[in-house]
Amino acid sequence: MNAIVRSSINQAFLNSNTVEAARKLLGYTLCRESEEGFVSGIIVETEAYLSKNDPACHAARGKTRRNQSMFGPPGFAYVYFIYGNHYCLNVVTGPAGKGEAVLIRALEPVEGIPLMQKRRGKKCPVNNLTSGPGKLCQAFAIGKDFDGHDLATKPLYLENRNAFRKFIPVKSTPRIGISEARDKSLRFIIEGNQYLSR
DNA sequence: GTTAAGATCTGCT
DNA sequence: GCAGATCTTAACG
Repeated sequence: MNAIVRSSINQAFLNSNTVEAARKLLGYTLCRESEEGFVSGIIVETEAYLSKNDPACHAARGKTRRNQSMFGPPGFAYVYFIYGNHYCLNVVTGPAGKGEAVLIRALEPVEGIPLMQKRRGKKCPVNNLTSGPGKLCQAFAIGKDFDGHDLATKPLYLENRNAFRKFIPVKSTPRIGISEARDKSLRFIIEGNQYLSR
């Protein structure tokens, strides 16, 4: 069977608990097909954004045009534009209508590294290609077109490659880059990985 | 219609 | 290590 396994994304764990989903998404491989070529990378850093008691979450103040896809069914993408320059990719979690998501903060490049370098301009060292929310979107050519995209379908989808999922040393830390609710340890990383955003 | 702030990155000191 | 770039969104008048 092909590598695009919807069951591997398994709505079950995405649907239940956003924090749990953020933890389990670590180790999944994000794949991107395009006319230019194929790129992929392992998710090594995530952050959970909850709808309750979380002022930092875009959905905290209810549904708006910008975050509407955050209220959609789990397993879909929520892509937003920030600071005039950068896109950020989220995986929608929780039951549809709840408004929770997991931000993909960093990837470990696997395939298509030359293409990523081409997209990122200049000669980026490999450990700087996708080590941040804005960077990985640029390397994967992810734009607002993917807002609301089903992450089980081409040209952007998640894969479960078991080889990477045996023993993942997960560590939780405070979130980064936000001013609200920093006390919550809702950021999850693969400890020791050299492709983290910091 | 106008304004302030933002889940960031890059370049320069 | 720090300030600037740059634009979309949301809140207010």
